[in-house]
Amino acid sequence: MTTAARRAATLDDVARAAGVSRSTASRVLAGNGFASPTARERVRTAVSLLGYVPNAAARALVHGSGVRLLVAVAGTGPAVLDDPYVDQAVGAVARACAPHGLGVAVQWVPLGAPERLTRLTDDRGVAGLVLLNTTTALLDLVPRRLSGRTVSIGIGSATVPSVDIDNGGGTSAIVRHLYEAGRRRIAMVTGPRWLACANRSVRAYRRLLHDAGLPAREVVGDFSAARGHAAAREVLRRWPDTDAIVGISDATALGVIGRLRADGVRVPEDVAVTGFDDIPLAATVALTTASHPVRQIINTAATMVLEERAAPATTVFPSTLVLRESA
Amino acid sequence: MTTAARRAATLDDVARAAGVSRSTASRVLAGNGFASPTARERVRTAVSLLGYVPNAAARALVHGSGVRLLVAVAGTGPAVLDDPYVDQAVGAVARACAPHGLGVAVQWVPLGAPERLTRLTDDRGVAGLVLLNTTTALLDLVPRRLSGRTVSIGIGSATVPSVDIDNGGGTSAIVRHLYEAGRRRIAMVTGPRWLACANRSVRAYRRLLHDAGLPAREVVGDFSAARGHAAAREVLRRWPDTDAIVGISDATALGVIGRLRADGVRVPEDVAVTGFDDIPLAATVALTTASHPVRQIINTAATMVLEERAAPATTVFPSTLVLRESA
DNA sequence: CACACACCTGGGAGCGCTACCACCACAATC
DNA sequence: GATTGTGGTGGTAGCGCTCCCAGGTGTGTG
Repeated sequence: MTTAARRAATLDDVARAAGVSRSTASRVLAGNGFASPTARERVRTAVSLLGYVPNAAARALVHGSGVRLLVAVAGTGPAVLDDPYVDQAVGAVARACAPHGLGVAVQWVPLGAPERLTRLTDDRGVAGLVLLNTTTALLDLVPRRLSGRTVSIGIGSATVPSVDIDNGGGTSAIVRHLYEAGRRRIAMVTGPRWLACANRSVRAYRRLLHDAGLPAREVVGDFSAARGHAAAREVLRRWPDTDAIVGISDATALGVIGRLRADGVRVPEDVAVTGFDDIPLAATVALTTASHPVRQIINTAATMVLEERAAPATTVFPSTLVLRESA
Repeated sequence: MTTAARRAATLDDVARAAGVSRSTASRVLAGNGFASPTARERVRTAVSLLGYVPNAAARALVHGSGVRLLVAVAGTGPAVLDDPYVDQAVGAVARACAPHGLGVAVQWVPLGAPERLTRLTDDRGVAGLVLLNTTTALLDLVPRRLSGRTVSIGIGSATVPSVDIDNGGGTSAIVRHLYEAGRRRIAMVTGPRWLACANRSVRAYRRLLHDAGLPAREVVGDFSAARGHAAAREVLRRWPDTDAIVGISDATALGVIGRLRADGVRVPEDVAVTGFDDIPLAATVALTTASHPVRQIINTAATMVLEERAAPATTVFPSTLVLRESA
């Protein structure tokens, strides 16, 4: 309750109120070591009576454990952080952290200078690491100190665990659906080339088209709606007979649709369009896409880091096809 | 550099390497107090040589200052945290925090139990507070300890500074534009009633309609696209002759447009639709909306908290009309 | 009765840092 | 030459916590 809120209750206050030593109080709260049921009981009541909240800084100091998770995002420029996907990830990690008394920080790691990550992780305030847009170069730079406290969203390595989406499977399902719906001139607005998980989608697209004896039609995009907007026009300029456009993301697809409609092209009658991610807006604009539980995925990652049970392994979340009117 | 990365350099290491005492090294780094140019120089080189990064936990411990900013979001349920707007805010705050060695946490504060905020701020790990969806009840519960380290996004009070958007002005501009375009049966999908900043938009809408001798047509929404989707149908059911719908947010407007188009209503020919916020997607779907620099706004708020120069005052960011095809 | 071996407890060091204080040199003033 | 600064410096307490270790009690075994 803290009537006057003069000074926050410390473990000493709790111990004094419970009539035990600080050591005993600490042991009760930590849950390890010995403590009599009586002591346990009295400490617990003292804690709730005084509204005691352990001081994260002090705990981190003695443990040498750090006080926040770092979300490191690789990209060509600091603008990668403007991505709503990054925001969503940071938000989800922040939520998972809160009950542990930890905070989150985000920083950009230049694609051309992955070693910059080292400077960030040299800070002992960093308790754990979440890698976004992970590249192989980055995986090798995770310091020993943070092994077991690092998770990559996307590709992993022998030492760094990861949670991942089955991009290949999701994209295959989408392309297969388009094919079965009779589309034969299927183009794709891809993600940036350096991004492993985006490339898996592209490879799946190529394989399916190749197996069907169809040529690939690719325009490089970057996940953004704005880029999708521009890319749509480029696709139709290069291959005017295109009858389907696969977007690397929902944002891309929405940009594509915006451009097509503005140019008088009917969706899906003339050109079918698909996305990837199933963002909330996808439902309202009736976008056919692949759905995966992003929030849950990131929550899984954050939990792995927080509970330090991050064994080097990859957890793949499936991607499920969601059929709507756009394709 | 940290060759073996055995143990992070401490201030003692720096002092020893520089041939000065820990006190002197500390003074140099803090920038206050006396220090000879020679000492200053030697400490600085030692710092960069050893790759010294100050330990945020230790610093926070001695200062009693906390180690992370808390973003407290009021709402009816924990689902408010799912809002991309919250994600964006958390992301922006996290970015601003990183260089200060601080992290961010997010927590939900139930609308019906604002005193729950006290439990969150009792945690001394909390270095500062950012209030989102602020209510007046919440403003009164900001602890003295955090005054000067609290900013509200939205309404403020005599003791709590705020950064705010000119919702009233933005909405007025939108409604005026619709009126001047000849629309006379203008409906609005509002935000939740308890949200002050949303109500300012509603009041502006009412006033303009009232001044023009027109009746208001309101359906309560909640900022989401899904709700806008449903609300659009309700509007047309209750007032079939509606010729314009003002959305409380872009997401709302996108939901409205989705519903209308699906029902064969042409936008903007039959019904004009407007949004509010100018999210990236708005441009690609040609949505008329009001634009304000959300990222900059939140960055301003975060900076105020971080630099502890949060004087009780309100900074209002203007809202500018962006005309596109939807209205 | 001594001993081992549980269970339980408090004292105390120390994590890395900042802030305060005492101190020393050297100049300027009376 | 004694006094009062003024710039520069190092020693040290202590922030709140955890963990180790020394020292208790009790119950069972030789």
